[in-house]
Formats: sequence, structure tokens, C-alpha cells
Amino acid sequence: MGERKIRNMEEFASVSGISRPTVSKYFHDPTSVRATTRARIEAAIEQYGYRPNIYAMNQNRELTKNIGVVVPYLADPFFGEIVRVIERRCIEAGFSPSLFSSHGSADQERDILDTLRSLKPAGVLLAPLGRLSDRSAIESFCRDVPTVLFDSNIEGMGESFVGSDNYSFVSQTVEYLSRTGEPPSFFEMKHPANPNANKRRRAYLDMMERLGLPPNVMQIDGTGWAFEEIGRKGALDILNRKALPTDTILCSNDRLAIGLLSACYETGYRVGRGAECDLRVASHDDHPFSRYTCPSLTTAAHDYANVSGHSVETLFRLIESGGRFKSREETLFSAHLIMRDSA
Amino acid sequence: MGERKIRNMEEFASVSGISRPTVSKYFHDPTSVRATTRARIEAAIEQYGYRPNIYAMNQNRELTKNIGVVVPYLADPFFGEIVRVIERRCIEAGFSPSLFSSHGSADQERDILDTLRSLKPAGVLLAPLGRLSDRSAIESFCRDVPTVLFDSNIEGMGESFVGSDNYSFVSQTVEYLSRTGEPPSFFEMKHPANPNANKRRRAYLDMMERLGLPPNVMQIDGTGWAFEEIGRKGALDILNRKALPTDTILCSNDRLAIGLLSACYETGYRVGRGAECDLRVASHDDHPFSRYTCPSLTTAAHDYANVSGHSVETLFRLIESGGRFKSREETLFSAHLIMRDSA
DNA sequence: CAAAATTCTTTACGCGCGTAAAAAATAATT
DNA sequence: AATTATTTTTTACGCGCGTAAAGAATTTTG
Repeated sequence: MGERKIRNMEEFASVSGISRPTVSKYFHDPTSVRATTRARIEAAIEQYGYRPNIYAMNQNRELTKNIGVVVPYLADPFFGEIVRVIERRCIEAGFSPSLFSSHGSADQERDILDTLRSLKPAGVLLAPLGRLSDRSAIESFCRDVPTVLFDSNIEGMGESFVGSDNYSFVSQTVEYLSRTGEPPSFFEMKHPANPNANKRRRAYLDMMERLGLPPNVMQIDGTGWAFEEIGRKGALDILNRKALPTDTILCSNDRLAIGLLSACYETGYRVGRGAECDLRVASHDDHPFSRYTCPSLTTAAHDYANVSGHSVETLFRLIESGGRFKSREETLFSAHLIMRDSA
Repeated sequence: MGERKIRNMEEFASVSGISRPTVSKYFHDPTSVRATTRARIEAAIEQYGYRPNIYAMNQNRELTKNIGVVVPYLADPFFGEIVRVIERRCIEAGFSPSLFSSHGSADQERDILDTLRSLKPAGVLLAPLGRLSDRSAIESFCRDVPTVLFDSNIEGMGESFVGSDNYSFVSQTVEYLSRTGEPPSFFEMKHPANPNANKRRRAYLDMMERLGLPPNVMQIDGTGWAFEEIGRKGALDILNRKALPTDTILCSNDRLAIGLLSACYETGYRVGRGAECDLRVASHDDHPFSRYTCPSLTTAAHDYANVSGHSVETLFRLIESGGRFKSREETLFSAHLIMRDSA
């Protein structure tokens, strides 16, 4: 690598001794040219370090090799992990993932979709904000761009949804908690932004009814994505008022639970399943930090690998099918219980 | 918005009643055309929803309006927050930020730089992996693309570095801890990936010497970016061996501290500054979760706003200066102590 | 109101690459 | 070796836009 600088494909073709259309074909799909030709091209790439101009490449192509990945909140390590897997798979499959975070704002989400449209991506993996999302913006986007929703479902939008089965989360935690101690009260935000939260509440109520137990839902105030702080404030309020209905709390999600556990620690409530403990706490998501709470958090874990893996596979199938499925697919993966020390 | 679909700038120019070169000029800089012309173009944009093809736009332009943002580890909420601020500022200034995460891998970092090169960005904000980074890859990249390093410095690379003053972190925590109780031992990884870690150790040793106190450094095993787990394992080892040299521990960073606190909780060590406590723990970074550890973590906080803000401003200045500064700038922001319950 | 300054239109070319079609070269098959 | 199948070369055009130059239109200035 070094020599003189190659300016364009024409020049590269001439120094590699292959015609430009063949070189172009190679960059579109290396296996589409004869092995000996491929070797010569690759030797020249090695030597001159040439890469085609991606802007010129994409300007005519109706479908680029770009894949858009949109998450609601990047500072949440949960999405950080999901993104890592998705990115890797996209690159392995020869796509260029572009990553976007709505940062909890519907305006940003809309802007991102606008930007994505002009990137002409082959497909998009979209984890929408949820309740706050601009439905019509997403709807119109999904009409134009092959889109797979993940994490948060919005009925009818996108060609497919891949996520976790909220019922399986809650049924496992409720079953476990009520089998091993007092039945749980449910701890959640009054106005959750994420549709999964509503599914979880309904699953809780359903499970409690099925088990013949009295349900109890604590709904705390707060808006936005600072779930830990919301959970902490809400929990402090309840604990200080000594308004705990049971000695077992099931949180809608781990980030609320992290806040709640910090409130318990501050107010001296001992959390765990030992005899000396005041309170059991369990939750859902298996947030990367839930291992490090005090005590470590018993929770129902997403099938991370399958959710991210299947999202990507579905999008690849969608792209190969020309951007449309016959009917909208919904795939839900079951959770599995992670027994730790908090319950 | 609606009408018929506009295919290109030619068509858009004709429906808006303005010539194409003028329209092109407008999209390059709206203030460069007369107000009345601007109004007519903007009315047409509103009506037809046209956006120029970004690939065609960028194909000739030597400098695009793209800005690359590279962080070492996106699942770390610290970087999630930084990225949020940076993105917003870039967009406000009319740039299109593209976000990349090395996910802790030097190979990925190199690939990202390769990709970025072909994106022809106006500039790049790079938070390198540190010790693991492929120095020569970064060096050659910085020669070709105007780059501002942030968070982790690599001597001599990029036109500028913006980060936090590690000495100010450590001097504040050491001073505070040794003033209010036993002087601290230092808790860190034996082979830290991040250059800040080495600066912090040296600052610790320096401070202790200055205060005339005996230093004590505990170096734990472990590689990679799973700092919490590394911290937990290392702490468990020390606690179980009852090998704590002092009752005060200063962690190199919050993620290690989070693991250490979880180990303390597991093994029954009470952390805090009360008389009933066994141990004080403090740390550095003010990680978004350090507020929610048990007990909440006393730590030295990055000047988040200034680090991210000044990084962006510096890059803008660099771009305006044609991509080169006369001499390499280094800007360090001081930390401030956040007193919480752990020490 | 005329002259000067600014802005816009017309015309034209080029960027780097995709891609189609026909001819030529190479490889596989009999 | 001759035929056939596959791959490559040659030639040529177009994509959507940037941009330069010269002239026309508009606005500002004196």
C-alpha cells in the first residue's frame, strides 16, 4: 500500500489491469467475478488501498447497502448491548449500519426518520419511543422504507415486529414470587412511555386473577426517561408514608427497580429473601446493571441474543423479499427468570 | 405537501419557479439567496416535501457536512450522555453527525476509521480506545481527516484534545478522604485499557507523597470493558482474604466502584462514613448510575457539559480553519467533588 | 432616472460510478 | 480441437447535483 493515490475506479481499473465495469461488478458482489479476476482485483486493493466513492455508488442505486438502526435511548445500556449485536450482524452481511438515537424525544425521532429517508436505506430496524412517537410520521415512513420494529410494538406499523413476550416475563416473576412468599404488588409509572409497560401491567393483573390473589398496583408520578430517578422518588414517597401494601414488590422494569432499591437502602429497608429482610423486590429486563444492585436483582431476562438476532434476520428476509411481507409478522421471545438475591 | 412526487432538483426548480443553480445555492446556504427567493423556495419545499439527494450532493464536494463521532463503548451510559450533547450541537450547526462505537475492539476501531474516511467527513470527534488502539491507524487517519480527540488522549494525535484533568479528580478525592478519615488506598485494574487510568494512578501517588502519606495501590486482574465484573471479582478476592490495607478505598473509576460496592454488599462490609461502617469508598467519573449505588457513590464528576461542548466547538473551529491548527491544543476541564453517602 | 451593484437565469460541463449491449476473450465440455 | 458456456472488454449513456461563465433581470445607490 502506498504507490500513487488512486482517484477513481477508472484509474484503479487500469492499474489493476481489469476493466472498469468488471471492477464495478466486483465491488457490488465479489463472488460475481471469476476467482482469478477477484484475486487480481484484491491484490490491487491491497497495494493501492482503493475504495470506491460511496456517494457516487449510491446515487443511482435504488437500494443502497445501508441499514438504519434507531433506538429510543442510547444512554440505556440495554440498547447499547442490542445495538452491538445488530451492528456486527449487519456488517457481516455486507451492510453498513447507521446508528441513531431519539434520546427520548419525538421530535428527534421524526427528524431521524426524515434523515433516514434520504439515506435510501435497504432497510431499517426501528425501536420506537412508544406512546410518545408520532404515529403518522412512523406510518408514512414505514410505507416508504422496509422497516422492522423491535422492542416496542406499534400495532400495524412496519412489516414485522420482533420483541419479548411481556406475558412470559410477568407470569414467571409473579408465579415465582407468589409461590415462595407473599404475592407481589406491582410498581410502575402512572404514564409509561413504553407500550411494554402496559402489557406488563395487564399481564400482572391477569396472573393475579388466575392465581386467585388480590392485585395491587402502585403507580408513581414522573415523565421522561430518567427511570431510576422516577423510581427512587416514587419509592421514597411510598416508603416514607409506610404505604407498602405487601412485603413483595414487582417492578415493571429494572431501571425503576434500581431507583427503588436505592430508596430502600436510603430508608433502611432491608431487601432480600432472608428472614431478616423487610422486603422482596423483583423486576423485568435483566438490565446490564441489575447484577450489581444491592442486593443483586432477581429479574426476568430478555432473550437478548434472539431478539437482536431475529430482528436482523427478519430485516434481511424483508430486504430479499423486496421490502414487503405478505402479512405483518410478530415474533415474541420468552423471558427467563434470573434468580438473584433481591427476591 | 403531497401533489406529485418531485424526482430531482431540476423538477423541483421548475415547480418552484426558480432556476436550478439558484436552488442548489439555496440548499448549500439558505442565506446566500435573496429573501424573496428564499421564501418561494421554502414554500415549494413545504408543498412538495423535496430534499436533495445527499449522495449526489456529496459526490463532488471535497468536504461534506458530515461529522463522525466515535466512542469506545456505547453501552456505557457515560458515553451515551456525551453523545447526546454532541449530536444536538452538530445538528444545530447544520452538520449531520454519524455515530460509531468501537465496542471495545481495536479491529472495529480501525474499521470505523476506514469507513469514516470514505464518508469524507468535514471533521471527526474521536474518543479512542486508548492503550489497545492501533496507533498507526489513528495517526494516518488524523493526517487525512480533521480530528479532535476527546476523553482519552493519545499524545500528538489529532489537532486537539479535549478531556478532563485527571489530576484534579484525584487531588480532590484524595484531599477530601485523607482530611476526613484514613488516607485512601487506590483500587484499579492492573492493565487498564484507558490512558486516564494511568494518569489517575500517578496523580494518586503524587498526592499521597505531597501529603506525606504512605500510598497503597491495589491492582486487580482482568481485561476488557466489563469493568463492573472486574471490580467485583477483584474486590471479592481482596475482601475474602481480608487484605484491605486501609478502611478507605479510592477507585480509579465509577464502574469499578460499582462492582466493588456490590462485592461489599455481598460480603457484608458496610460502606459509608458513619461510625457503624467498615469502609469508605470513593471514585471518579460521576457515572450516571453512581447516584443509585448502595450507598450512593461519592465521586469526582466530569464537567460533562464543558467536555462535550468544548469538543464540538473546537471541531467547528478546526473545520473553519481548514482542518489544521498551528499547534496541537489540549484542553482539560476540572472535576468537581460530588459528596454522597459512600465516603 | 440613470448607473452601479447584486442576484438570478441560461448554458454547459464534469464528478464517480451504475449499467446496458455487443464484441472479444477465456474456460468448460464433448 | 471444435463447440458451447461463461466471463471480460469496449463503448456509451445516464444519474442528480456542483459549479463556472456570460448575459439578463432586479434591486440599490447616487
